[in-house]
Amino acid sequence: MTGTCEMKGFLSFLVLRLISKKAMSGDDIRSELEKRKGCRPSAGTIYPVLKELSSRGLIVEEKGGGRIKKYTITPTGQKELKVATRKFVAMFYDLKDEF
Amino acid sequence: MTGTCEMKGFLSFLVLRLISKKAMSGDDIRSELEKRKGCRPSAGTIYPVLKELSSRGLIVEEKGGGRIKKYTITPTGQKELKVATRKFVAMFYDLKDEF
DNA sequence: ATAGTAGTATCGGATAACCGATACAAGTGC
DNA sequence: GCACTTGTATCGGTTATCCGATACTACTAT
Repeated sequence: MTGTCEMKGFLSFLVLRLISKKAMSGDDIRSELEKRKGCRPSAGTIYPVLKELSSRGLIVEEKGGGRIKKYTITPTGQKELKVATRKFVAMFYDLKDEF
Repeated sequence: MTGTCEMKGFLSFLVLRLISKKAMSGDDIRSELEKRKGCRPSAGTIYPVLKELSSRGLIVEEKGGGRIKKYTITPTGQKELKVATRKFVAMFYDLKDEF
């Protein structure tokens, strides 16, 4: 997710994971994150992330009639997610007992 | 760890976890992170984190003779870590199968 | 058609994460 | 003593994160 030695990019990672489970809109993601974190991320936080993931070809808009865009993960996204997840687990593996 | 709706602060969280396991020096932490991430975080990354954790009373220097400072977690740090870990798990609970 | 609403999108600015370079402190070996 | 090494620390600058405010789009209902 990061490229260099950085801890940044966790939000992108999390969003990609959510989308990988099922197609979601920007607002769906905000709601899910609200459930998990207890506070609702701003629109100005989420849409740029979606845009970036999109520009990297990891997700695509699923044009489904209405004005609500649903995003789905691409094969490239799947691969990236796998790598990122592996890295994530390597980093935090000592947390496994906490789950 | 964060306070607001932010994803930032994962490095601090991780460092605090490492120290909670056993007393470590700045360089120990860099080495451990290198093992986990595959690249070595800069000194300019780690020491400011240590300083900040210290200033918040979550860790303390263990003055042990030599020039190598070891840090240990404080009771306050323990409590903070517990809270932060709970938040972390709530956020990423769907990753439990990946561990 | 007009008003209202829900979801999407962007922009500007503040914060903090992170690195590279540099400097400092305290041992070790010759 | 003097070079060398190892670990600690700071400073400056770049980049990313994140938010609040604002605007846009398109569907809905009256």
